[in-house]
Amino acid sequence: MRKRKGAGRPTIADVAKKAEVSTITVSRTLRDPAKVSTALRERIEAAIAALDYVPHSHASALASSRSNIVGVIVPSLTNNVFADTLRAIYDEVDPSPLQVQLGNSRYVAAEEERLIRIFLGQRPSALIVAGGDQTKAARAMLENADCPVVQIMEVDPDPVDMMVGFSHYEGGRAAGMHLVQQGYRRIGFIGARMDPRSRRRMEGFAEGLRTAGRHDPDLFMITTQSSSMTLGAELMGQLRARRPDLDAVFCNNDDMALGALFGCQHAGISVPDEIGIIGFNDLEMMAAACPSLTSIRTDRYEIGRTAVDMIRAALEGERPDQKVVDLGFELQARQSTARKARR
Amino acid sequence: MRKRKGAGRPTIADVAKKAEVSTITVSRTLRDPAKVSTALRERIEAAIAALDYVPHSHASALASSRSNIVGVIVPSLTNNVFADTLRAIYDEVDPSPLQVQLGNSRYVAAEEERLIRIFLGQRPSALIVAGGDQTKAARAMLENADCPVVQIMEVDPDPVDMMVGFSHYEGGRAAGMHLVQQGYRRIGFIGARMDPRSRRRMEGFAEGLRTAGRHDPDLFMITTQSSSMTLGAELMGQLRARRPDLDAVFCNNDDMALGALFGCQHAGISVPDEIGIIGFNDLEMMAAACPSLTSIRTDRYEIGRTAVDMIRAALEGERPDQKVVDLGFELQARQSTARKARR
DNA sequence: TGACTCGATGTTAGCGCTAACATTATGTTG
DNA sequence: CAACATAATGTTAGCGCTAACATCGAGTCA
Repeated sequence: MRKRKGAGRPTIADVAKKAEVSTITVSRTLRDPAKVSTALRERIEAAIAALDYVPHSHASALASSRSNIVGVIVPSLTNNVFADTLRAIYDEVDPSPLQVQLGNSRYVAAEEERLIRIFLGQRPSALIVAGGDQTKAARAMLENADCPVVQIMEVDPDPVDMMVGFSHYEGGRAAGMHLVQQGYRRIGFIGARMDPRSRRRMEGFAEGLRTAGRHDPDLFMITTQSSSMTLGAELMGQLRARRPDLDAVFCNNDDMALGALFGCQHAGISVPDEIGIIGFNDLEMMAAACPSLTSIRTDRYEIGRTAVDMIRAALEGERPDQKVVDLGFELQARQSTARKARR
Repeated sequence: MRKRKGAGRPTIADVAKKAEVSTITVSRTLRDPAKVSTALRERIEAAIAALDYVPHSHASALASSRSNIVGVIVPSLTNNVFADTLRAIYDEVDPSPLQVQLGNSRYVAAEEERLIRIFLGQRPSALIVAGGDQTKAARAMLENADCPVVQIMEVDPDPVDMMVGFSHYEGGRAAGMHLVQQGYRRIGFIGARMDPRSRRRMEGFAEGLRTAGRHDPDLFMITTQSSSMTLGAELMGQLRARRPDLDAVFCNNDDMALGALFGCQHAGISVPDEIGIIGFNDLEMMAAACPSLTSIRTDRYEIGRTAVDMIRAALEGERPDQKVVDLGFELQARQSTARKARR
């Protein structure tokens, strides 16, 4: 005999035998208890408990061709920006039968493509991916995926399927206009990583300055290194060394901004009087810092919540009101850009 | 006829037909190409590409009773401490056939138990869980899981299976001894969340002070709220209001520590001269801050790396040198605890 | 040349579960 | 009370893949 032995764990058949019912009744008890009479249900539940039975999700997925997996691909696990959104996704998904499968693309498009391929192997119930800058092949796979797809963190008129986020370009523009309004004149930019979203922020920022006649490309300093507070301090130092007349900077994210502040403090430069600083995302630390730091607030938790909502609606066959949801942003003006009037 | 239709995606049988081979040969091409002749392999690969075939991982898992899933359960997605470890786990796992399945227990033991149950439903190849404070039922499930289990972030003489981390108690004690050595006298503690690991840090810290005769429980302030910089500033304010003679604090993590620093700065209190501050974990921001903040450095990335290493070894049948790996910690003394000598 | 090894490929029977239909017991109606 | 709903449970046949064994042809060796 060449029967293959299972891993040893009890199966639904073991439960059925113990409870003296058929396997399908056990299956029903698990998935839709209302369909089973109380007497049987209790017997079955007792058997499940006695055997310590745990349903085999792969077998279930195969038989029902429903995996209940939501694939989520983000470019970073350490960036707090995604942490909030992920938390929201997990919070929303946990009480449902859905399960999250998380992938980290490390800001590499090819890696994202690889992950999409792997995730499709699980026949996911839905996919969530960050942004709209997929490779051609990745985009094609997403378009052919027979499940809802939500792109998050951005808005774009041409989504694969659905999209929820905000405009990085407009956020950057608002930052630029704010610094001009606050009376700053020689306004710079420091940016690390410079992924496509950071790039759009920078472009919006430049446009904001340009309309006020304050755009000076020489004051823009970018690097492909990943962002950190240390790097924020460093770039701030470099930029000031190059252009001592600099009087304000927009940092491409809050880590860079707080780092820039620390850099100024270590160098004995007063913020906001000598230099104004504005960040992006408005992490919790921005309000706490001393001086508190101006930033562009984005509702990252809400993005995650909305994405899962859209998925749920789509899985229930609802047509969404809108395929693209713009959650906007809000400028939080704080001490770091409020310098005393100078004349 | 009542044949069930698949989801429409091509199956291994479609590929086999197109390449005019049997399904098993396709399967071999995918899993172990060396076993298939070049001629057939090329034909099969062409068919795969032409059909855009993606193997169905659930079917594979069912047939082989190998899921290649590593379940990882952490208590928080927003806490940077876990972000580094997660990044390491993903980095290590990605080039292998293993896949990470991540769960968020939200610092709730019952939630952790629920996740363990769900994860076991996937017949994981291995499990990684944070810490050693599982519920009784959860611990029993882990002990009965027929896969390697690694508990991370802590060390304990009695692991479920394997363990890698460091001693929070000793870390706390080192913090206490450092503050005493630096000449601080009325030394307090502020702690948020107070999960079991934070609690052990506090106990070690108290012990460190006690041996120097500097333990004053009245200077210990804890809350169950989750930690944040704002909360760090707040608790610092409350503690100073209650005991204006306070001259140093150990914060149960770096967020709280930086928050406490900001709180002091907003209140015009000099750090380190009037108040010394020490944190725990040594996130990147600690060195960048102004003044730079003393902290207990832990190698969180290495914890994740080691955990996956241990798993890989166990899956390959190796006996590990040691079941419990203590990666230790290192006190990083910085400006925030270096006050000018006073006499 | 027969006995044997070995590599490449195929056949068959599940893995554990559920969809779809089938059956049986129980009530309900004119 | 025949005719027919309806609820509760069962039977059967896969879902897509792979383990285990089977086969086949080519090479090896005494």
